[in-house]
Amino acid sequence: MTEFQAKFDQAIWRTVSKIKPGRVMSYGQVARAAGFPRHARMVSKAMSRSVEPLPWYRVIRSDYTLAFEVGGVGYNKQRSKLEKEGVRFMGKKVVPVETDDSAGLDALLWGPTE
DNA sequence: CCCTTGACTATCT
DNA sequence: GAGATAGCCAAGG
Repeated sequence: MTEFQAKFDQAIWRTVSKIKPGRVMSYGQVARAAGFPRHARMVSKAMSRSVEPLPWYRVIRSDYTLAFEVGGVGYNKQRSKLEKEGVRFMGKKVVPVETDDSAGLDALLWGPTE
């Protein structure tokens, strides 16, 4: 275990554990928030080194797709965990909360129906 | 040292 | 949208 990993891991774990259920963050965002910009590619390693369980499945790519091969074991596991928390998908992509129109688009376009 | 490897990203075609 | 390409950067061979 290098000294870099010791500090990096701590920062990443702290950041990932703060992601709220139903929300997601990209590898790049996590790295940046942890204080290590340009280290997106190392986030996954840090998470896999964690002994304590982390909401690793709430970390996805910047284009809102999952990092695992579609249909693969890892992909299915991550996706089901996310969906269980209410994260919705459109094809291969996660529907961002801010864009989730399930409850608000009609209201935005046509006004409240009540 | 040099080269390859990633649960990555931004930017072109 | 799907590829290709070029950056990115610590680790391990």
